[in-house]
Amino acid sequence: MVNSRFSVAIHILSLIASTKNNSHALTSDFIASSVNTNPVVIRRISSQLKKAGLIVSHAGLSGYELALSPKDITLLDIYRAVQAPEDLFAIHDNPNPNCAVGKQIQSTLDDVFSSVQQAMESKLQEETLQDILDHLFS
Amino acid sequence: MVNSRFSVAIHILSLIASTKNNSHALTSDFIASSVNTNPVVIRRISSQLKKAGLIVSHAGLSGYELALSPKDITLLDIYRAVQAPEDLFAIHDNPNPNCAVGKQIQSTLDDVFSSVQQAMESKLQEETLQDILDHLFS
DNA sequence: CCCATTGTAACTATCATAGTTACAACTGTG
DNA sequence: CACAGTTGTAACTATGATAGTTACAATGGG
Repeated sequence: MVNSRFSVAIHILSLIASTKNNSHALTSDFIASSVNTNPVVIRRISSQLKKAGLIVSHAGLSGYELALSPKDITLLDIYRAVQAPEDLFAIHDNPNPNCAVGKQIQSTLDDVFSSVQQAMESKLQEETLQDILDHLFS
Repeated sequence: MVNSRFSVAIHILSLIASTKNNSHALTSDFIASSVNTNPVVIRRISSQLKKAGLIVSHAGLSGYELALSPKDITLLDIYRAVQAPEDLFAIHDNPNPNCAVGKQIQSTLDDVFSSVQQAMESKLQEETLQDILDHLFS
């Protein structure tokens, strides 16, 4: 299962997007109380979003702002910001190379799994933060 | 990341499919040496495949056989056999209901995430064990 | 100079996973 | 029937990822 950083990241970005004016009210403490977690967890994920160029913030200065319009932030952007670049499916390692199946299984699974992962990522790319906002406030 | 039981299950089924005759030679020990793990890990996953109706085996009698033709076993069947019925994406729990975003985020993410998961599962359903075999022995 | 805040390092508790040991239950064979 | 070999499972362990937490340096505004 994909960890909850992705879902928390979407929550954070939704809060930032829906607080355009008065953005300095968005402290990590405030966000943490909405997400219901520790402020450091928020700052940690915000840091990843910042490195990915999705948000802007300044040490010592409260608040976070979007670096892009919600319609220009896809869920894939967010996913990749908080997810270490890894494959969706684990493949067991060191299968027996002296076995016809063991010898070929890794490259076979690599191919098949990456096509499935591609399907998932395409779907993530179709959805933007704006779609999330529309759904939240409809 | 999806655990390696899925990849091991595909490995097991590939071995069974490619050993139609002499199926009693397929002990969990032999399969384990191809996968490169402990025989109990193989028996544990085989047990799940058996419960899902994908393979047949008998206590005390060595060997495993497919219960269906490789073209009738989809990767989704295998995935569901070894994966507890769970969502692909975790959603953080207990968001603050006194916050406009916190109140709606779970149902919003439920909707969006399940459509993404659906895309992935559709792709898994398109691929069969026969496709894996074709790839393995091409 | 303070105070509040961001950014991060470091530690901890919890949990899933895979590996392992052990053993009951079963089957065919001598 | 006894035995050897096998499947099926329970129970335990080691490892690693995750999220939560404490602590504190660095920064900027009042």
